[in-house]
Amino acid sequence: MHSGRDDRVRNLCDEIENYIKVVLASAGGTSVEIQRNALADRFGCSPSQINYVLATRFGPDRGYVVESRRGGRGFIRISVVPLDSDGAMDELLAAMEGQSLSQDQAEDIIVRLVEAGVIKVREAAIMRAAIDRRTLGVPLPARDEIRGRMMQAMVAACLRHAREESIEEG
Amino acid sequence: MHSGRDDRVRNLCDEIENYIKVVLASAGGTSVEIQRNALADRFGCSPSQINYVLATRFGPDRGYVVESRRGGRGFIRISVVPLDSDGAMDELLAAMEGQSLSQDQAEDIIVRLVEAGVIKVREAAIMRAAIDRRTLGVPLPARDEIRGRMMQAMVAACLRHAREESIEEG
DNA sequence: AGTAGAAGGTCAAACAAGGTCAATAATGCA
DNA sequence: TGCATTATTGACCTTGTTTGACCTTCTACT
Repeated sequence: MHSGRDDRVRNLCDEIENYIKVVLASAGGTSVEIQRNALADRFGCSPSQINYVLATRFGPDRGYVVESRRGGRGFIRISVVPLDSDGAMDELLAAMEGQSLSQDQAEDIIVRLVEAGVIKVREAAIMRAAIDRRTLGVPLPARDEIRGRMMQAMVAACLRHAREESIEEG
Repeated sequence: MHSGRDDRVRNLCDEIENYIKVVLASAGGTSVEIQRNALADRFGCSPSQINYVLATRFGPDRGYVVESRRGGRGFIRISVVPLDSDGAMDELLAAMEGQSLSQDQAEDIIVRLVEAGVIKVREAAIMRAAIDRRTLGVPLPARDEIRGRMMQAMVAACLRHAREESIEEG
C-alpha cells in the first residue's frame, strides 16, 4: 500500500510528500530545509497540514529525521537516515524489542529493509505473507504482539545469516 | 429497458463482479482503482456489498490482490496476479490447506523446499525464525494452527514471486 | 533588555473514506 | 418442503485527512 511510482497524485498529503521527496532527491538526497508557511502557501493549505505530512510520512520509522527552528528565519530540516550500517540494524532490532507491531508498521519496516538492500524482494514477500493479519488469524492485541516477535526474529535471522555469509566469504 | 442480451446477470453480486472485470480489462488488465461508495451508489446498494463481492470474487485464490486506503480520497485497488501452476508445489500447498503444523513438521517442509531448490538457505532461515514456538509464544493448539497458515502463506508467496521474477527476467 | 513579529508546534473537531459483523432474505438443491 | 449455501443490508467501527484556533520559541530591532 505504499506509493508505487504512480505519477497520479491522490490527495494533498501525498502531493506534499511527493514534493518533499523530489526536492530531497534533487538536493543530493540526504537533507533539505523547507519553510513551513511557504510550503503551505504553495499547496494552498493550512500550515499544520505540513506537520501532519511530516508526522505521518517522515517519521523515524520510515528512516527520516526532522529538526526545526522557530522564530525569524525558522526552518524545518528533513534528513534521510541510511540503514545500511550494522549499527543502524542493531538499533532497529533494539527498537523492536518487545514491541507490538501493526501490519502497517511491519510493512514500513519491510519496505525500509528492501530499500536499504538488507533483504531481497522475495524475502520481503515471505515476510509479508507470514505477518499478514489473515495469516495469523488471531484477534488483537495478541496478533500485534506475535507480529512484533516475528519481525524481530526474522530480522535477527537475516542479520545472523548475513554475517555468517560474510564470514564464509571472508 | 431490460437488455435483450444473453449476458443477463442473475444478481447484484454478479453484476458488480462483471462491471469490475470490464473496467479491469479496459484499463490494461492488470490493475484498477475504485471508490467503494461511488460503486455502491452506481449499483444502488449498500457499500458493504462491494466488500462482499471483493471477498467472494476477487480473493487471492482467484488470482487477485485487493488493497485499500481509508480516509479522504480513499480507494480500493484490485490487481490481477498471474497464478502459477507448478504441479508439485500446488500439491504441497493443497496438502497444507487448513492444516495445523508442529514445529518439526514445518521444519521437514522447509528442509524439503531447500533441497528442492524452491527456496534459498537465507529464506529458510527467515521462515524458521518466524515459525519458531518461542517467536509465536502462543499455547497449543492455536500455535500449530497459526504455524500452518504461516507456512501456507509463505510458500504461496514464494511461488508467486518466483513466477513474477521469471516474467521480469524473460 | 524588552518587545514585536515571524516562524514553527499542538490539539481536537469535522469530515471522508473504507471495514466488520451479524441478522435477514433469497436461492438452489436433495 | 426443508436445509444449506449464497446475497444483501444496516448498524457500528477504525483509519486517514484537513482545517483552524491557540500556544511556544526564536530573531531582530529599538
